[in-house]
Amino acid sequence: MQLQNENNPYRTHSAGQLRKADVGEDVRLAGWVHRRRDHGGLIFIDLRDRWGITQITFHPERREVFSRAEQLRPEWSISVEGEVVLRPEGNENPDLPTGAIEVQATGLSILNPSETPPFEIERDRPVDETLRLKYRYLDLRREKMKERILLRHRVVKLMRDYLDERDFVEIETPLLTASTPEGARDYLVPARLYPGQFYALPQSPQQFKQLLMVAGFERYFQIARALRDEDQRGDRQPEHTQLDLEMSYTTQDEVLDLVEGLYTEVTEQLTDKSLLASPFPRLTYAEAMDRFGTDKPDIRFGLEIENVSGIAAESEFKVFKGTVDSGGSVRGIAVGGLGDLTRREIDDLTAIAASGGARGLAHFRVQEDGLKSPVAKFFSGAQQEELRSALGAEEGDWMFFVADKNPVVFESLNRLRLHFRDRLELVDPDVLGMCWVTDFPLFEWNEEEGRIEPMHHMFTMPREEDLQLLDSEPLRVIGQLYDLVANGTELASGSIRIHRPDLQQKVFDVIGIGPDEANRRFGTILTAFRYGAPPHGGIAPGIDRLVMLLADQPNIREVMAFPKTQAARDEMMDAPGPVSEEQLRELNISLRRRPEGERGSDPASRPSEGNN
RNA sequence: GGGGGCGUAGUUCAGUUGGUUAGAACGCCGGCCUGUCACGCCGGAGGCCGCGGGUUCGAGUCCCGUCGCUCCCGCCA
Repeated sequence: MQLQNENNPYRTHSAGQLRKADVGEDVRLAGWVHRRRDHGGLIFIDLRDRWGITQITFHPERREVFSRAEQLRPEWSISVEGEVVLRPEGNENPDLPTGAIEVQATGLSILNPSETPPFEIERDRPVDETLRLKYRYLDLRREKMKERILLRHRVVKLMRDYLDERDFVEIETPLLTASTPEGARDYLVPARLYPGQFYALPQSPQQFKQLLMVAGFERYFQIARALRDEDQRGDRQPEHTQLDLEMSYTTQDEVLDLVEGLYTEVTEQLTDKSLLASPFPRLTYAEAMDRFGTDKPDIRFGLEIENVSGIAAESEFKVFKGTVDSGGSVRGIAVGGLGDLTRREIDDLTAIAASGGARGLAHFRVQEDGLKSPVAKFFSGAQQEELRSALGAEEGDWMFFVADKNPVVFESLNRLRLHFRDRLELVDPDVLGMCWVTDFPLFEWNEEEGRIEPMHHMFTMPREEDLQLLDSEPLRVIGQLYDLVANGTELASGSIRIHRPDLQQKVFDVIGIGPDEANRRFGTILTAFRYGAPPHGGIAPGIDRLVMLLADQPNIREVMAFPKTQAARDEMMDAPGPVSEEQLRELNISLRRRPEGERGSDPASRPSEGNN
């Protein structure tokens, strides 16, 4: 960054821009004391601003300035005036872009001293995260956090430019809107003017963006906040940001190509990472489940799942045979490079499979003279060879099989597969394995509630050829749905939408929403569809997760400026908190129980005092 | 809602089988130091061992409870 303003009282240049060519210049720099090295008769200060670090020297010849420099401590905010000079021969710092020069101070303004920070800003060491969140404004001064927030900015900037070039319009949709009780729990906001009534904060701008298509904007996007009142995870926060976009008169292929181009530019222009495959492989949901056991496959490594139900049905092994006979399946993966496994290690692998629901894990070692396994005796020599070749296993490999209902088989083998990925270090962290998963079923059966539910959301257009199945066999209907998956995590999810009211009602019928209820809950969009709503579709890439992936961060909080804790608290602002009786009265709200303290009942356990 | 992990100077951690005075590094404070860049050297301050209860002659250490943080399952697109 080339700052250049002779009239700015604090600085004429940034702390990252001075070079050899600037020697002889009189400059002013402003920023924070990053480090000080006081040699008694000579003081070095590393001055830090957003753009870099410049070494300042204070010499005792300027007595007054020097004696003030002796007071300086880390994180004081200062402005320095001085001359850019070449560093003495042999004293250059090659690790610093400004390392050829230094500024010999002739003036020093202490703009604001700093208390000793609760943790060291200039050192990249782990610090308790609660403390970092409480003092986030100091945490953000640290190099790593700053870089992540800047990367995030670059990603969003590129997205805006990319879409603007393609004639997309950025339009804001409301934060205060109506509750849509299906899906996640809403955050609610009491409406002062309507006692007993509530706004909801949006889980996504879904209906608004569809209405913008009806309104004729054709191509819309928004860097949109989405809010869900659900429990946290390492990659989930109460509010997250998505690139919400929608297009009219479009097709699935058009949406996929658009987003693929965007992610390719992001990767190539903003990171040192490379794409595993371009164009991104496209897998149907059925294919993804069949090969990887999940609709979020990590395609960077093999260990693909093979179906051996045919062989299993012919075997004498009752567990296998019985499972296939009762409609389940037997599938397995072959794993090389494991060497010998102890009884204990096999138990651990069995536990991983069990976490996916499997009741057992059949294991075989491929040896020169056949398969070695406690259950090998149930398979003839020919069957053993069939199993081996079905999985493509070679001598020394292990084969693991799960027999159960399909969802259990898939989930168990998926977990094993990911376990081996990490254990055997099968992936290069600098490769992005992006792929599309398409053709999801439109509906799924909810076992607990005993009813049909939409797999994504209820505005998804069925595949043309499946329309006639809607009445007869809805669970076989495939939707025009697509997810972008990278390295086993979902980055984006979208669909072509329904744009005709009759078809929309037909889908509502399948999930048990009659015309009256449909009208009550979705009347606006159904009415809008009656006014020549165009065919349309879109997608919503998650920005936090993308930045996590690009910045190699396992936790979403590391790529957000002001995240909440796992318990959904804002440690810095101390939210949520109680409000005054007066505020409650205005909202016509009375509490059944007053909160005892701002949080919990154990004031002594609060992280720290002194927060006003 | 359920399960796992963690909680000891400002920070990151160590702390033996329960044993008497709880340590280290960094940071902080003071002194010395004119070419350092993780400056160096000397000295010093700093602890409700998260909180409450119990066992014990004795608890940082064992037990129970509780609070907080975190990871996972449920939940969630």
